[in-house]
Amino acid sequence: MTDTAPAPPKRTRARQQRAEDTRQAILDAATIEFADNGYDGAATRAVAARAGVNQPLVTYHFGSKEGLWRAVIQALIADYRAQYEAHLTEVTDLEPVARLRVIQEEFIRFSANGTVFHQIMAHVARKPSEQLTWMVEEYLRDVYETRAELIRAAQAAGKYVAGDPFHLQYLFLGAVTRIYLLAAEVEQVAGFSPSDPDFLDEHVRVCLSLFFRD
Amino acid sequence: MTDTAPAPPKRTRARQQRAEDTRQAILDAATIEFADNGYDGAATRAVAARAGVNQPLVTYHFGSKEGLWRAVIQALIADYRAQYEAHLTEVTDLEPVARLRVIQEEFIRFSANGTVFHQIMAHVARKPSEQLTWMVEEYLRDVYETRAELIRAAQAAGKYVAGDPFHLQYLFLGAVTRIYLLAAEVEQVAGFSPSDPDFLDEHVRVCLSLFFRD
DNA sequence: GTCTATATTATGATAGAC
DNA sequence: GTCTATCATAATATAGAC
Repeated sequence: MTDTAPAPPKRTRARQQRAEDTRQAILDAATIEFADNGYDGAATRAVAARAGVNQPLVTYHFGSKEGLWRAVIQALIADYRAQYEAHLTEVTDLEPVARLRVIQEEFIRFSANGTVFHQIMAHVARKPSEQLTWMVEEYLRDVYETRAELIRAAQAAGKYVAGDPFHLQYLFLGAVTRIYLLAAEVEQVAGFSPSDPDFLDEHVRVCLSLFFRD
Repeated sequence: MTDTAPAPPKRTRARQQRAEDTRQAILDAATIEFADNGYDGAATRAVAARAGVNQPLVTYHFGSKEGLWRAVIQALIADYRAQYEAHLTEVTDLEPVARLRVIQEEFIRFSANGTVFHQIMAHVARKPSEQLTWMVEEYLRDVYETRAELIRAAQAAGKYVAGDPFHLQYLFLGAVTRIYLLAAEVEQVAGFSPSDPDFLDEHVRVCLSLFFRD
């Protein structure tokens, strides 16, 4: 169970760049494989094949399958945080209710864009683990508490449904994302595809209308 | 890939009963293992150990791992349908809005009771498969369409949030169930446990308040 | 860094005694 | 029906050439 980082490469700039490209290709491939098949279902061979390299190279770059998994999660969090914080600074001057609305709408559009994040979270957040604790302390708690403050403000203004702010955030999360995670079922049962661009605007409208009141 | 039913046992009544007990023990164990670890993550050895028997007996009773999986799903559907239909007859004399309310409340309580069903559906309903098609045609479509009718009636009476009835059902499903599927994260982030009995009544209240209007 | 070849382990399935 | 023993396969990880 050696999941240490790879030995520090000291080569030319071109070689370093090529290695970095390989690493990134493996990471991208692994993200898809993990999201599609879960941790156990994803094979390092399949990851390697998708990335166009051979299997031992995965171990070389990430130490182990476990190390690869961690790297995927960290990259996803980094993406999410970047997108989220970019939007945060953009709305600091709005009043709380409008800010909450923008943040939640942005979350819906983020979720529609890539379900990988939520697919992987569905695997991680089910039962306690070191990974989960790390994610909560490193990132999630902060996000949830910031939004809880905004929800309290919106509730005080009579503009948001009543209830515990954390509880409400999970209802919102579920309402927004579950339909994407059940995409195949939705197509067969309801006859429309959640990934259809036309669907997104309506999804935003309805999800927000559930929680915002006036 | 032989997943045929086991050879018909022709023995004494006592022997038949013992075999049936074994079969049921394996089925119960498999339900837990599949829910906890997914299809790939669940090992037939672990199932056998949990059921207190040895591994080849699983193959004997269910033909293959795939056969075991199907048996688990069918048993879950049967439970759900029994509980759902029991309630349906009980409310046929109510007016549509009240009936919808009872049905949706019952769904929340069912979901809280056992998350196994939703954990497994999360695996099945992500991408197209024979399993999914079978479930949709055999059962899901009917449930969703019945409820869609009730939602239309409630909307016409101005008692339910506007939107496509199928779309709304998936929002409802997500709001109700996702918090249970992320139980470990919820405990760490929000500090309460969704499985806490006190939580359930509040969960019912808030979920219904999101969708029902007056 | 990237490759081929291989060791090691875990798992689903089978054979055959009782 | 249930067991023990074993096979066949697939997957992670390692060794070593280039």
